[in-house]
Amino acid sequence: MQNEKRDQLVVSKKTYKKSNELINAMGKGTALSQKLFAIGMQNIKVDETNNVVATIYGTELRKMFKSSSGSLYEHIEALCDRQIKGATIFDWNLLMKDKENGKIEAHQVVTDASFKNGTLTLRYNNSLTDKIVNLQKDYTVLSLADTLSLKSVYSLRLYEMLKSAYDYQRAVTKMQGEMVFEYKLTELKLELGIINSGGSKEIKTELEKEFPDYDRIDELAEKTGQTKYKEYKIFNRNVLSKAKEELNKKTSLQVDYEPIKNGRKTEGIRFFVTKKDAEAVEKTAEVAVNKDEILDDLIDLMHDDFKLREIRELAELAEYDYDKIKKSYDYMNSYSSPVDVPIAFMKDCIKNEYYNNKTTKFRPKSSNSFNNFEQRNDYDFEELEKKLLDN
DNA sequence: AAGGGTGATGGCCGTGGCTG
DNA sequence: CAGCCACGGCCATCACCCTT
Repeated sequence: MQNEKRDQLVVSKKTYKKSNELINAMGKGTALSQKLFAIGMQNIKVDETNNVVATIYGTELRKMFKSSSGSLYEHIEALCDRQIKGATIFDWNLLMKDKENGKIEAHQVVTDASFKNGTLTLRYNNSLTDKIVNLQKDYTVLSLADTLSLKSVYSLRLYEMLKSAYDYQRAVTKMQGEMVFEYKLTELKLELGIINSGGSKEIKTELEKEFPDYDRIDELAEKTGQTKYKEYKIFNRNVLSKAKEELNKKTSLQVDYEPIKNGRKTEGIRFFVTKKDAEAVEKTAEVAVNKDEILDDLIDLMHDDFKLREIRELAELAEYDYDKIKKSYDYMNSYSSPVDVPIAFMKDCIKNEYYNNKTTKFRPKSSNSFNNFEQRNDYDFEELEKKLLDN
């Protein structure tokens, strides 16, 4: 458990830089490939052919993903395997506008990937090298912990885009507080990789214009069979509201949005972004860690009598109040007759606090009745209460 | 009548538990 | 320890209803 805490610490303070050009490039990638990119930034070097090479050790991967499942390595391997059908890291492509000639070019981000002897090596396209290393300006500092905590690839992309836009705006206007960003729906879908050029020349030429006709791109995309999230309501439900919820819960950004309407039809999205104060974020993170810790303690305590699933259920019921569960458990073990259905007994006991009947002297009324408790400071209660109020 | 919200349904896939 | 299977979560789609 000590180790887990430290692992948490290893991730929590780390940041990585990503150039705004990369962030705002349109492209498709999986959540895992984005995360691997973020982790890879911790340890990069440029090889003799001017490619950026990132190496990550398997043990680090486990720490980062807080994964203990045996299949993590398998998944990484599959991701690196060109032969495998389905998404691999090589499917990660970016559309970028060349600054000089204004042409849109598609770049494969990762050109080479191997996972050998527990070490993952990623080689990035050398046309991206100057967008990855030695960033002097036009970059955004992103929190590794924030990035890794996000599940949906859309949340991840939105986090990067909005953080980038926010920091940029703040640097330019020297203003703090809430800021507003507007995107056309199609523009947003392009950025999120929901629609892409799909090799279509027409879409590419449209994008090369200074003011692309997004309606036309929309039509063209539909013609090439890209109908994903065609209806706004679905896009809203599965992408926007999910991302908003996730960002607000897990990252340093506080996000809200509203549709920009033309008559009935939604044509764009207006985002409102503020930064949560750093303290608030750490608080919620801490509660999450405490939950895991409490669960671990409970497993140590009760794994002889209950399955993991049951313990989790009890923990939820008791709102991760370790004392409550321990008292119920002790009460059950000291019960005069054998208990038929332990799980039901425990549930009832937690709900109705039976243990107080016998052990009235344990009833803490005054705040200095600490000594009657197994030493466990009341810090957890405060945190939990805060968390409850937040939700 | 079209756009948008919400719930139900079914397919797909990753995870974790169970068994040999 | 490996392999299989069940479960749950995610996502797309449909159906139905409400708003504009």
